[in-house]
Amino acid sequence: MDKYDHKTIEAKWQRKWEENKINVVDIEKAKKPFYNLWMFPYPSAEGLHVGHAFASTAADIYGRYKKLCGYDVFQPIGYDSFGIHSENFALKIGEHPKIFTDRAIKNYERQLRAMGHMDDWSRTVTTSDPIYYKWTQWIFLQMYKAGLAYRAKANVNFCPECKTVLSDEQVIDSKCERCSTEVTKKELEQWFFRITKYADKLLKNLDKLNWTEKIKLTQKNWIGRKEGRKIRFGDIEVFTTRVDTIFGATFVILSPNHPLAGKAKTVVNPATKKEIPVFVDEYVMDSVGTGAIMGVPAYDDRDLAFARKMNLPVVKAKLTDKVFGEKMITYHLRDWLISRQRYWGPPIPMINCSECGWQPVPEKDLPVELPFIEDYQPKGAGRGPLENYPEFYKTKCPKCNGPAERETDVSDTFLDSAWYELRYPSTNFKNVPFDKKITKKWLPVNMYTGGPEHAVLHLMYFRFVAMALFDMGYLPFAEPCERFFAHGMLVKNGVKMSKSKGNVVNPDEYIAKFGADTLRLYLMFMGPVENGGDWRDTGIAGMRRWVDRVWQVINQKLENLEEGTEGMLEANKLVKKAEEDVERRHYNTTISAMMVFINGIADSNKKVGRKTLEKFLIVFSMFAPHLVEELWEKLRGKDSVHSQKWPEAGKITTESSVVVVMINGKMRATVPAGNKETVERLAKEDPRVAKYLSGNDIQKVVFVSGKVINFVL
RNA sequence: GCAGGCGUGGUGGAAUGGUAGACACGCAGGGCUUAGGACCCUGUUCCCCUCAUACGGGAGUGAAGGUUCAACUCCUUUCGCCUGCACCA
Repeated sequence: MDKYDHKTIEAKWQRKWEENKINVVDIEKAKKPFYNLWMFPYPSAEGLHVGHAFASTAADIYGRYKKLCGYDVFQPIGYDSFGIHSENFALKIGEHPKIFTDRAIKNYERQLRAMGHMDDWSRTVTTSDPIYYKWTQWIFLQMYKAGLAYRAKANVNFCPECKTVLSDEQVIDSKCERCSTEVTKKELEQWFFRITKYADKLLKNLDKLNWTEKIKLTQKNWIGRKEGRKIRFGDIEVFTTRVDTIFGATFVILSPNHPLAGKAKTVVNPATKKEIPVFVDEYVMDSVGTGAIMGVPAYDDRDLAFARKMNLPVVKAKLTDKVFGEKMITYHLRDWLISRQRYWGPPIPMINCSECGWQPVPEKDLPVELPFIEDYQPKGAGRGPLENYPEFYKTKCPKCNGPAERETDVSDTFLDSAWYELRYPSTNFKNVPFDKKITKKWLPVNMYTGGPEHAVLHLMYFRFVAMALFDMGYLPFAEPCERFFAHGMLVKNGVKMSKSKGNVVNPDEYIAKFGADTLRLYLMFMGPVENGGDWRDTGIAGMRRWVDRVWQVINQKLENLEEGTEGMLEANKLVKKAEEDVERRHYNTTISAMMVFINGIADSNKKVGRKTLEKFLIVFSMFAPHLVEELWEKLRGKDSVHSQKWPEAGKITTESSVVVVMINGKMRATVPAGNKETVERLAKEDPRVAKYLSGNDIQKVVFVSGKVINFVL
């Protein structure tokens, strides 16, 4: 028998699947649509790394399972190719972002295809393509028309390295999400999306979403809804969630930005009617509540610290249930700043006219194409590189036809990805971003897989955009995704992979050496998908040994296929186990069950029937699609394993054939299963049990059929 | 500080109230081989008993309590680690 040659077999089937279009779904005619989405990657210089392989394989196995269960699974793929992520790579290597991105995409496609996923390559989406970003700009215009996009001067986050402003969500521990540079504040006029209008809805809808709980919690914390009261202390309104402590309020503190900061000296506490001093201190934040608090040193540690510092009285007053002021709700969530002073993004489709002010670009003029320019370096002076290209920005006012200037900022890359799930099923439509009928049929996304790092970035924005489009009447649903599964992070030898550490693992060499099927199995065997995993080279070599063994064993069985019953029970157990595991993505235990099956039939004397082999191969096909297709061809000659029906688990005797005998809860022996009387008699006869029973009174006998008998002495 | 999660062999992990450590990795011993690799077999939580093996016994899931016939699993306290948010009033 041939040795397992992954190179030939994987190339052969990838070619055949492409020719036979087995992964292309008929979007129009599909009867049981299932939209299985994986967060599309941004093309980087390094190419795909094993973290991508891990996440996409996890999603792919789920998609394959749904397909076997009879769904028309649509599993698209694309590139988040606009934005700082890709542009920074281009800048680093000194290549024009357009040229670099095109090249990187080709590399990504090669790598993704090599994984053997059931991706539908006929409907890719590339966010930097004018065909796509025409509609990103269209979405901006709809937001503007709906009053959800506005321009305002604000003290915003600015990254000195990326030379652009950033949204709150893109600042992690006061550092830039992309380059980890300390972010500064700048007073600038920028475009914002009014996401705060949806704060309550974003929060409330979380309850009905079947999403990884951790993600929902992170979103909840980020929205940060807080209910309290706004209370007048003279001219100053303070915000508090602890009205009951008002009798202990011995001073008022304003944030340094408060309009009355430095002006008001004293105010009257409305509860005690006493005159109390007003201070200004940085520990009171502008952005929370009213920017003013009542200082209650007896009940608040920070107020106490301030009181001690300033020698202010600490009054332990009794708590009150009397009501003061009026109800006020505050949020942590801020409006989404979407301007970027960069080159590599969709130009914001707005025109500034000295006569008419800001005017939206008429929809018929979309897209506002991003010109190919030579000087694409970010400038850092508050405007993007396009400001040096009058041939781009000089235009006419759509309202008065007078001379006017285009916005030279581009939009945030998170706007590109905030609606891409809507585009995939409608890529063939030229005149609309997404077709109404198709959208109704295929969306919301049935299963979405991605990283938890997007909890308050992409995953918040794409919910917001869908909600807004729903309210505008463009979508029949407000939530874009029914189920979201957050995978864990893949590390290497216990250390996070990063470019700076130089320990990023590229899947190419492993696919070349061991094959994609082995890589898939190895990645999924590391543990539950949500936990991530630790990449070790020795581990993948071990998995390849098992794959070779499966190849040997199954081929041997195929050569003399007989109607034996060996392995039937294990195959049935495997089918049942897989059904439970796949939903939770505990693929590791399914692989373990497959190993048990193979160990059980490995002996060349064991006769395994066709049905048993088929069950095993169908389960195995989700994990090793190429290898199994090859074996399936040998077994059945014609059809593809990937178009089979998920097998019935058949009859499984859930009750074990032995019963555990316990004395006072400690396991002492096992006896053959049976009814209570038989088991009890057999147990008492067993010398290992009898020696404990002699000379002791049995106070109680607990019998659980097929499982355990416990003698309490 | 607030919220959430996790803690099991040398390692990844399994077991969701009923035989703890499935399945692997690694390691050790043996077989095969000119040799190495590959492959196959055996062993591998700790301690005691034993010349040794078999058999047998005890302890054991971060720690301490509790509930239960029975606890890795449920409850309480505590320690350690991780994640999110945060001078959030």
